[in-house]
Amino acid sequence: MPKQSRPPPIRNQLLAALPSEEYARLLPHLESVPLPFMQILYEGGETIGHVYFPDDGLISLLIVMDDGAVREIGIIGNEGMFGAAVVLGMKTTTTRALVQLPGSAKRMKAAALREVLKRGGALPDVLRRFAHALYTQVSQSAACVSAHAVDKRLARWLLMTHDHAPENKFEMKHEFMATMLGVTRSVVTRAAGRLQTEKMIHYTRGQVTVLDRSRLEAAACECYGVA
Amino acid sequence: MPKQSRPPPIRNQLLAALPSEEYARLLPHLESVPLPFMQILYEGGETIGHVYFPDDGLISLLIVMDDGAVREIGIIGNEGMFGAAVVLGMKTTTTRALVQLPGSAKRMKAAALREVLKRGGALPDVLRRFAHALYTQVSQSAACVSAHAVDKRLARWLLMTHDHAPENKFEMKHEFMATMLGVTRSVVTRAAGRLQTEKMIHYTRGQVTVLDRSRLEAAACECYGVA
DNA sequence: CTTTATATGTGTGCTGGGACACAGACGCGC
DNA sequence: GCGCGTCTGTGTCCCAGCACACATATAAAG
Repeated sequence: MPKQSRPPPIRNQLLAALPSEEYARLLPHLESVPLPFMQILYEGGETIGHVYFPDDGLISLLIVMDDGAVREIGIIGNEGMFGAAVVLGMKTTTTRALVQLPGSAKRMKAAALREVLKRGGALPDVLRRFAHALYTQVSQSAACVSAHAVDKRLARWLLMTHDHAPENKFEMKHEFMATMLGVTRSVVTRAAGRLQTEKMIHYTRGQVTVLDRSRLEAAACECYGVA
Repeated sequence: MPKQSRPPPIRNQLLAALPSEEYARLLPHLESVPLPFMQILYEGGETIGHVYFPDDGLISLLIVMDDGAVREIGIIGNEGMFGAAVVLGMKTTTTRALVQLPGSAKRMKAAALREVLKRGGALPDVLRRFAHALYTQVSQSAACVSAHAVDKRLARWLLMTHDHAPENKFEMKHEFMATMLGVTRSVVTRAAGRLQTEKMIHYTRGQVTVLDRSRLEAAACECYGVA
């Protein structure tokens, strides 16, 4: 007799928060997709075709300025979703969505989500609360970037990334961190050098390893933890 | 025979966007209140007792850091509401809400809003879309503050304030502008001095007058207009 | 008309981060 | 195991904004 297969655990926390019968109704609409490293899911201004519920990995939300400069305004991991704009009744995204840590996600057509939301249940509540959490995160980032020095912001950013990484080690170049923090590469090299000297992190050629989380937390600004 | 009194125009744009019978149902819940200059409607973390739909004036949303430093992350005028968090299912606000330009508003108990939202109609859509607009504004501010110099940001900020002012002249001190922009007062004095030298604005003792909007727009960063 | 509090103007030195340049250093492909 | 491309380390100069100090100017109160 074949072994009864148990359903796989639901790794996305928004989906996991749904009553099981509601999740079951959603399931036919969900499609598993990989989140390949550095993939751009959407550019700012594009119509949202699918919303994404990450199982793991990390999606970064970026604003692209007229001159091409880029700033990170928020991140989304398995605790959230990309496509909150759809929940709020919009069709397009205002930000670029970039895969910062590879992983996988369940995705769903935006149109299907709109339909399902109309039926009520727990889903609208859950997703609206997430939209608010994202708003809070972005607010805090806005204040943080003008109030805190790069050293603290880098520590915070590494912690947030680490929170979504499967191991202590993950792929991350100085150049990329510089873009995310809105500073130049040499500034990151210097700041990261200080963290490495203090043995909080270690890195070689695009591989960052978090060595001492607690000290890194002490080095980060208060904004870590608000999210 | 007494003249038939026509209903006053609805100056808040969210309320004005509602079908008239839906607005009529809302009306019993709405209470007119003044928005006195510099009043703090709510502190960050407080439970939202009332949501506010400004008729005119301007409400500034502020994040207060652990060390007491303050940063403006968004503004709300007659195009919006304070209390979007309630629309998203939350009970508290994460930001301080401060009256930056005096005016008046219609306010409504948060509990009443929750009830009315349950009934459906146009209101949930309208308010959700505003929540998204606010999110967009905050995102843009987050990117702006790290990407643009004070001169441009000051010009942008003055324009946004002017958009909600009844006249070209409004009360506004350098010290206050400095707090909103997250810089020191002397930086504002110098930046504002440049704008005054260029005859875009004029000010004396807390009274700012916008003299030349179009040149001020040219001096502002691209972020003006995104909202 | 004088006083006083508030608001603005300005000078000086300091520092974080920007811009740019170039020097290792490691990994990978041939 | 040599060469080349990609990352990282560092140096140098510069400037915006900070900290702080103090000088004025104007309104409002007496």
